[in-house]
Amino acid sequence: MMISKDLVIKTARKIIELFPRRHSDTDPFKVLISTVLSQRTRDENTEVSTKELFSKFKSPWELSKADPHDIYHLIRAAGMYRQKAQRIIKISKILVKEYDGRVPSNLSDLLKLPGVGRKTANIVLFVGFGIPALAVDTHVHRISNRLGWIKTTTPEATEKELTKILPKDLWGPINGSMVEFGRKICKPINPFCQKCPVSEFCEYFKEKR
DNA sequence: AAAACGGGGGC
DNA sequence: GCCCCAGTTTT
Repeated sequence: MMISKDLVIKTARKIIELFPRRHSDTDPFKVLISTVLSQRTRDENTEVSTKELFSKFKSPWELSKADPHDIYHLIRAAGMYRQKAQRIIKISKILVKEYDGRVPSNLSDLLKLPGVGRKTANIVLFVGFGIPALAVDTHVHRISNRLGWIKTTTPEATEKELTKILPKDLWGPINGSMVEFGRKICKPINPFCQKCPVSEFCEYFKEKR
Protein backbone atom coordinates (compact mmCIF):
# COMPACT_ATOMS: atom_id res chain seq x y z
CA MET A 1 0.00 0.00 0.00
CA MET A 2 1.72 3.11 -1.30
CA ILE A 3 1.52 6.45 0.42
CA SER A 4 -0.50 9.06 -1.45
CA LYS A 5 1.29 11.49 -3.71
CA ASP A 6 -0.11 14.42 -1.78
CA LEU A 7 1.36 13.13 1.46
CA VAL A 8 4.74 12.55 -0.18
CA ILE A 9 4.83 16.13 -1.43
CA LYS A 10 3.69 17.48 1.90
CA THR A 11 6.38 15.51 3.75
CA ALA A 12 9.02 16.51 1.21
CA ARG A 13 8.19 20.19 1.67
CA LYS A 14 8.41 19.78 5.42
CA ILE A 15 11.86 18.16 5.20
CA ILE A 16 13.04 20.93 2.87
CA GLU A 17 11.73 23.57 5.27
CA LEU A 18 13.22 21.99 8.40
CA PHE A 19 16.55 20.94 6.91
CA PRO A 20 17.61 23.64 4.48
CA ARG A 21 20.95 23.49 2.77
CA ARG A 22 22.71 26.77 2.15
CA HIS A 23 25.08 27.14 -0.75
CA SER A 24 27.81 29.65 -0.02
CA ASP A 25 28.87 29.86 -3.64
CA THR A 26 26.76 29.24 -6.71
CA ASP A 27 29.38 30.04 -9.32
CA PRO A 28 29.09 27.06 -11.71
CA PHE A 29 32.84 26.50 -11.94
CA LYS A 30 33.26 26.43 -8.18
CA VAL A 31 30.17 24.27 -7.75
CA LEU A 32 31.49 21.82 -10.32
CA ILE A 33 34.98 21.53 -8.87
CA SER A 34 33.89 21.45 -5.24
CA THR A 35 31.24 18.84 -5.98
CA VAL A 36 33.77 16.58 -7.66
CA LEU A 37 35.99 16.99 -4.62
CA SER A 38 33.05 16.20 -2.35
CA GLN A 39 32.29 12.84 -3.93
CA ARG A 40 32.18 10.09 -1.30
CA THR A 41 33.36 12.64 1.23
CA ARG A 42 31.68 14.68 3.94
CA ASP A 43 31.53 18.26 2.74
CA GLU A 44 33.08 19.55 6.00
CA ASN A 45 36.22 17.78 4.88
CA THR A 46 36.30 19.62 1.59
CA GLU A 47 35.30 23.12 2.71
CA VAL A 48 38.79 24.17 3.73
CA SER A 49 40.28 22.36 0.75
CA THR A 50 38.13 24.15 -1.78
CA LYS A 51 38.65 27.53 -0.16
CA GLU A 52 42.42 27.20 -0.36
CA LEU A 53 42.24 25.73 -3.83
CA PHE A 54 40.15 28.59 -5.21
CA SER A 55 42.34 31.20 -3.56
CA LYS A 56 45.25 29.87 -5.59
CA PHE A 57 43.41 28.89 -8.75
CA LYS A 58 40.56 31.27 -9.40
CA SER A 59 39.48 30.13 -12.84
CA PRO A 60 39.52 27.16 -15.21
CA TRP A 61 42.36 28.85 -17.08
CA GLU A 62 44.52 28.90 -13.96
CA LEU A 63 43.53 25.45 -12.73
CA SER A 64 44.07 23.91 -16.15
CA LYS A 65 47.75 24.85 -15.94
CA ALA A 66 48.27 23.49 -12.43
CA ASP A 67 50.69 20.67 -11.72
CA PRO A 68 48.90 17.84 -9.88
CA HIS A 69 51.67 17.75 -7.29
CA ASP A 70 50.99 21.39 -6.44
CA ILE A 71 47.41 20.73 -5.41
CA TYR A 72 47.74 17.40 -3.58
CA HIS A 73 48.33 19.09 -0.25
CA LEU A 74 45.42 21.49 -0.82
CA ILE A 75 42.81 18.80 -1.37
CA ARG A 76 44.28 15.92 0.62
CA ALA A 77 41.47 16.05 3.21
CA ALA A 78 38.94 15.27 0.50
CA GLY A 79 40.35 11.79 0.06
CA MET A 80 41.19 10.15 -3.28
CA TYR A 81 43.19 13.29 -3.84
CA ARG A 82 45.47 12.03 -6.61
CA GLN A 83 42.52 10.92 -8.71
CA LYS A 84 40.54 14.07 -7.91
CA ALA A 85 43.49 16.35 -8.67
CA GLN A 86 43.87 14.75 -12.05
CA ARG A 87 40.15 15.07 -12.72
CA ILE A 88 39.69 18.72 -11.82
CA ILE A 89 42.73 19.70 -13.89
CA LYS A 90 41.41 17.70 -16.83
CA ILE A 91 37.97 19.22 -16.40
CA SER A 92 39.47 22.71 -16.42
CA LYS A 93 41.40 21.95 -19.59
CA ILE A 94 38.24 20.77 -21.32
CA LEU A 95 36.28 23.82 -20.15
CA VAL A 96 38.96 26.11 -21.57
CA LYS A 97 39.37 24.20 -24.80
CA GLU A 98 35.81 23.13 -25.62
CA TYR A 99 33.57 25.56 -23.77
CA ASP A 100 35.44 28.89 -23.82
CA GLY A 101 36.15 28.54 -20.10
CA ARG A 102 32.51 28.16 -19.13
CA VAL A 103 30.68 25.30 -17.46
CA PRO A 104 28.06 23.80 -19.78
CA SER A 105 24.50 24.10 -18.48
CA ASN A 106 23.11 20.91 -19.97
CA LEU A 107 23.23 17.34 -18.75
CA SER A 108 24.81 15.64 -21.75
CA ASP A 109 27.78 18.01 -21.95
CA LEU A 110 28.36 17.83 -18.20
CA LEU A 111 28.39 14.04 -18.35
CA LYS A 112 31.25 14.14 -20.84
CA LEU A 113 33.55 15.66 -18.21
CA PRO A 114 35.81 13.22 -16.36
CA GLY A 115 34.60 12.49 -12.84
CA VAL A 116 31.17 13.89 -13.57
CA GLY A 117 28.29 11.42 -13.38
CA ARG A 118 24.55 11.85 -12.96
CA LYS A 119 24.66 13.02 -9.38
CA THR A 120 27.40 15.58 -9.81
CA ALA A 121 25.91 16.86 -13.06
CA ASN A 122 22.50 17.37 -11.50
CA ILE A 123 23.98 19.19 -8.51
CA VAL A 124 25.79 21.55 -10.89
CA LEU A 125 22.61 22.15 -12.87
CA PHE A 126 20.59 23.04 -9.81
CA VAL A 127 23.09 24.82 -7.57
CA GLY A 128 25.06 26.46 -10.36
CA PHE A 129 22.30 27.29 -12.80
CA GLY A 130 19.07 27.01 -10.85
CA ILE A 131 17.76 24.38 -13.23
CA PRO A 132 15.41 21.79 -11.66
CA ALA A 133 17.43 18.58 -11.38
CA LEU A 134 17.11 15.58 -9.13
CA ALA A 135 20.41 14.19 -7.88
CA VAL A 136 19.74 10.88 -6.19
CA ASP A 137 22.44 9.98 -3.72
CA THR A 138 22.54 7.39 -0.95
CA HIS A 139 20.51 9.64 1.36
CA VAL A 140 17.70 10.31 -1.09
CA HIS A 141 17.56 6.65 -2.01
CA ARG A 142 17.53 5.38 1.57
CA ILE A 143 15.14 7.94 3.02
CA SER A 144 12.59 7.85 0.20
CA ASN A 145 12.27 4.12 0.67
CA ARG A 146 12.27 4.31 4.44
CA LEU A 147 9.45 6.83 4.44
CA GLY A 148 7.52 4.53 2.13
CA TRP A 149 7.38 6.96 -0.79
CA ILE A 150 8.65 4.30 -3.18
CA LYS A 151 9.90 0.73 -3.26
CA THR A 152 13.14 0.69 -5.23
CA THR A 153 16.42 -1.18 -5.09
CA THR A 154 18.66 1.13 -7.11
CA PRO A 155 19.29 4.89 -7.11
CA GLU A 156 18.44 4.89 -10.83
CA ALA A 157 14.99 3.53 -10.12
CA THR A 158 14.61 6.00 -7.27
CA GLU A 159 15.44 8.89 -9.59
CA LYS A 160 12.88 7.69 -12.09
CA GLU A 161 10.12 7.27 -9.53
CA LEU A 162 10.76 10.53 -7.70
CA THR A 163 10.70 12.58 -10.88
CA LYS A 164 7.19 11.23 -11.39
CA ILE A 165 6.04 12.02 -7.86
CA LEU A 166 7.75 15.29 -6.91
CA PRO A 167 6.91 18.61 -8.59
CA LYS A 168 9.88 20.20 -10.35
CA ASP A 169 10.38 22.95 -7.82
CA LEU A 170 11.30 20.32 -5.23
CA TRP A 171 13.84 18.43 -7.37
CA GLY A 172 16.73 20.71 -6.49
CA PRO A 173 16.05 21.48 -2.83
CA ILE A 174 15.23 17.90 -1.84
CA ASN A 175 18.78 16.70 -2.48
CA GLY A 176 20.55 19.00 -0.07
CA SER A 177 17.81 18.71 2.51
CA MET A 178 17.92 14.91 2.45
CA VAL A 179 21.65 15.09 3.12
CA GLU A 180 21.10 17.29 6.17
CA PHE A 181 18.11 15.25 7.33
CA GLY A 182 20.01 12.01 6.78
CA ARG A 183 22.97 13.15 8.77
CA LYS A 184 21.08 14.66 11.70
CA ILE A 185 18.09 12.33 12.02
CA CYS A 186 17.51 9.66 9.40
CA LYS A 187 20.92 7.99 9.66
CA PRO A 188 21.67 4.75 7.79
CA ILE A 189 21.96 2.84 11.07
CA ASN A 190 20.04 3.61 14.27
CA PRO A 191 18.15 6.67 13.03
CA PHE A 192 16.83 9.08 15.67
CA CYS A 193 13.17 8.26 15.04
CA GLN A 194 12.17 9.62 18.45
CA LYS A 195 13.45 13.05 17.40
CA CYS A 196 12.16 12.84 13.85
CA PRO A 197 9.72 15.58 12.82
CA VAL A 198 8.16 13.45 10.09
CA SER A 199 7.98 10.08 11.86
CA GLU A 200 4.18 10.22 11.79
CA PHE A 201 4.38 9.94 8.00
CA CYS A 202 7.04 7.21 7.97
CA GLU A 203 6.50 3.56 7.05
CA TYR A 204 9.76 2.49 8.65
CA PHE A 205 8.73 4.09 11.94
CA LYS A 206 5.27 2.56 11.72
CA GLU A 207 6.65 -0.94 11.16
CA LYS A 208 9.14 -0.57 13.96
CA ARG A 209 6.41 -0.23 16.55
C1' DA B 1 28.75 -6.98 -11.10
C1' DA B 2 32.67 -5.85 -8.44
C1' DA B 3 36.86 -3.45 -7.36
C1' DA B 4 39.40 0.67 -6.69
C1' DC B 5 40.11 5.39 -5.31
C1' DG B 6 41.11 7.45 0.44
C1' DG B 7 41.25 10.76 4.28
C1' DG B 8 38.36 12.23 8.19
C1' DG B 9 34.74 11.93 11.57
C1' DG B 10 31.15 9.37 14.35
C1' DC B 11 30.42 5.79 17.42
C1' DG C 1 38.36 -0.74 14.90
C1' DC C 2 34.57 -0.36 11.72
C1' DC C 3 31.31 2.22 8.92
C1' DC C 4 29.99 6.01 6.14
C1' DC C 5 30.49 10.05 3.24
C1' DA C 6 26.53 15.64 -2.45
C1' DG C 7 30.25 8.72 -6.80
C1' DT C 8 32.61 7.60 -10.90
C1' DT C 9 35.64 4.91 -13.58
C1' DT C 10 37.88 0.76 -14.61
C1' DT C 11 38.21 -4.21 -14.74
